[in-house]
Amino acid sequence: MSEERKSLNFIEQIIEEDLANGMDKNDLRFRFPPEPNGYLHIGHTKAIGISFGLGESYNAPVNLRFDDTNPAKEEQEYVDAIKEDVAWLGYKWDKELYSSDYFQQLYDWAVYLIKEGKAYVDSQSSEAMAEQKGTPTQPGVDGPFRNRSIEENLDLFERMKAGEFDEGEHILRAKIDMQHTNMLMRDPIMYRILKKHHHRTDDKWCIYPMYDWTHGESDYIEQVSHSLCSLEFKPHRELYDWFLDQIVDSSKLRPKQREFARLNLSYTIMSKRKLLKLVEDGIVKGWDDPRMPTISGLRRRGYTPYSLRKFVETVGVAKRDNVIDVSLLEFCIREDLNKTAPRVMAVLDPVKVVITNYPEGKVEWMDAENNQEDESAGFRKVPFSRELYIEKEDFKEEAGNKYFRLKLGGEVRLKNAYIIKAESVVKDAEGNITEIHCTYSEDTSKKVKGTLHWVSIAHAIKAEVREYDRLFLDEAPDSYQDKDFMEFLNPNSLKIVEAYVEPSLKDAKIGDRFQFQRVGYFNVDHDSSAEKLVFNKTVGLRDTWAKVKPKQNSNQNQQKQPHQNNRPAIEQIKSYGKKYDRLPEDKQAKVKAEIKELAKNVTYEDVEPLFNTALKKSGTRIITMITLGVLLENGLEKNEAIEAFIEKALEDKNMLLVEEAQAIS
RNA sequence: UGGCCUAUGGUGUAACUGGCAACACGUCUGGUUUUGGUCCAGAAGAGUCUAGGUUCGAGCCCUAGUAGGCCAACCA
Repeated sequence: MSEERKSLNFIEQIIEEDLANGMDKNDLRFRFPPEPNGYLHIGHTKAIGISFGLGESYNAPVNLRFDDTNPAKEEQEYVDAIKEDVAWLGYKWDKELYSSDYFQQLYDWAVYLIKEGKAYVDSQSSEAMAEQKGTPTQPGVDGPFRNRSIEENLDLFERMKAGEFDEGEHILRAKIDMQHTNMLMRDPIMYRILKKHHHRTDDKWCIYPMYDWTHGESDYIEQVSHSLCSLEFKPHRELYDWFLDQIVDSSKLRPKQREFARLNLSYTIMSKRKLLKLVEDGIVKGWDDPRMPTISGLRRRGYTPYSLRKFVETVGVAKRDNVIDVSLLEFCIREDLNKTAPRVMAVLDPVKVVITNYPEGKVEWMDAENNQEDESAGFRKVPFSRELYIEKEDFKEEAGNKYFRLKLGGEVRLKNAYIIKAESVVKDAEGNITEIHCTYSEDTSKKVKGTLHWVSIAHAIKAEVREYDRLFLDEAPDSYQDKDFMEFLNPNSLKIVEAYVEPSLKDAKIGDRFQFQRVGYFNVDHDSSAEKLVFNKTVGLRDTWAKVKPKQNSNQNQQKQPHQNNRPAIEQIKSYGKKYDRLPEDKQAKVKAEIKELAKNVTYEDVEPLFNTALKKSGTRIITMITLGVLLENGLEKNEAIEAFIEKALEDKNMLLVEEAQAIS
């Protein structure tokens, strides 16, 4: 076996380093810590893939820990849904745990912190506290309760726990530093009073720990070695470490928090709050609506666990903000389904074909291959008769020779059956084609360019097909500060059609996946019943023909407008420096004109530093020269530095540079 | 007038830790094909945000700048 050295992502590198530095491989342990306040989405799939993936590759346990410290938002329904989704993805957790399991321990530690003078009870309004906290650019100030005595703090905290106070009357804060540059270190809240029913601890507690106080300590209790989360928790790391410092026993493993960039998908949103709004406003039919980027939505849509795992594996792990193109997700599901989905024929937008030389009443049962990618898939029988449906868009009365579907006088192969020739059409009063009259030939060995799918009208089953389009028309609907994501909703994200499918589909069961040949991949929705088949379109087949024909739907590929260029003029000019002298002449002229335009917004102070650009960087020197020329034209006086810069340029080997220098000398 | 993080083809990630940029998606050619799918062969596309420095040598290191992101919930 040749060992392909697979490159490690930065988290794997950290782990390898830890191992190299003496960490025992048996001490590796991870966790996935969802809050049960919503459904998991494809973004979570990345987080799941990272932690559980690490668990698989290092053979280390991974806990599923519900971070349930806020009874106001959390529900058992979400716990169940999350467990189902993680299991469906194919991951096995070591222990199912809850932060609420640790409430007592957390409380005891909090008392300890108070005794150590590291925590205190504050009794102000949240507004007053917010004011004292300062802003990212201004330090905070100490509040009036910061130096309460330990005895008083102990007494108050115990009475908070006993339920003697109302919500908002008191809170427990860590005593760190109100002037700290990291706002999270400005005496963060550890406990608040919440007289709410908790889905697991019922009414036992009326004080609940905050995320920061809970998370690291829970990791420590579970002896998680690497606590991996998304980038927005980076500033929390300092506090995570501070809380651990207060209580760790140095003989035990100390967890490490590390952060990666979360996944963003184009044309969708990933915020649980916003997804909840879509559900609540009835924009979609629930968390598992097939248009939703939730795991349950994708599952219902027909995505496979394998395709999702492959997807998050392919996008990689790094620390910069990213937007993954949906086309990659689609590639992953097509790749999987191509190998596994049985092929069938279904007509979504029918037009009738009559084969005039085929005997009325005759039926032939043709052999049809179930999956040409899978030899073991075998064959099935498909009925053929005189009257068929084909897709409307597979016929044109007249068409050029790039169109190799059916046209009058033209021949085409019917998949698994005969070759037919279109002879004439029948139209209704409005001029719509109602029937295409064809003749067939039993010689199937002929070479014809096109092959069409079809169904026999007498045998076809009616089925409801739900076709989905992206939920939003903008590539990044929640990236605008001045516009609400709801403005970008795609009004046509769902299209329901009545289709005709081949009779073998009669017994298709909920969840079954098929390729409707030449159309796409579909699965049986759970709304389906014995009386009425319902299919979801998972994804269409790659369609190179669609690219050839003129685009009629312009909003499909609307130009993404660059998010406005905020770069200063001099920076834009500089960015041309490296390539300027490599540009073809016509391009060069264009760029030069642009530089001259930009140069109007440039000051002498901007260009001066460029005068000592290295001699070999002639491109940068040229663009500097052009810019300088504009400045001089607008009244700038030549000084010694300018003279020297021009003089040196005049002696250069680069003729372009010499020319520009001559122009202004 | 803050702190932290990030910057490599259109997109996402690599580059054996300093040796002239690779892979996947997408795009475009051509071939095969009873799916305009799959598969096969090939191509275009970045000189790594800018400048300076260290070095024989920098996408990787140092300095300064620029741009973007995160941080002011009794949310997680």
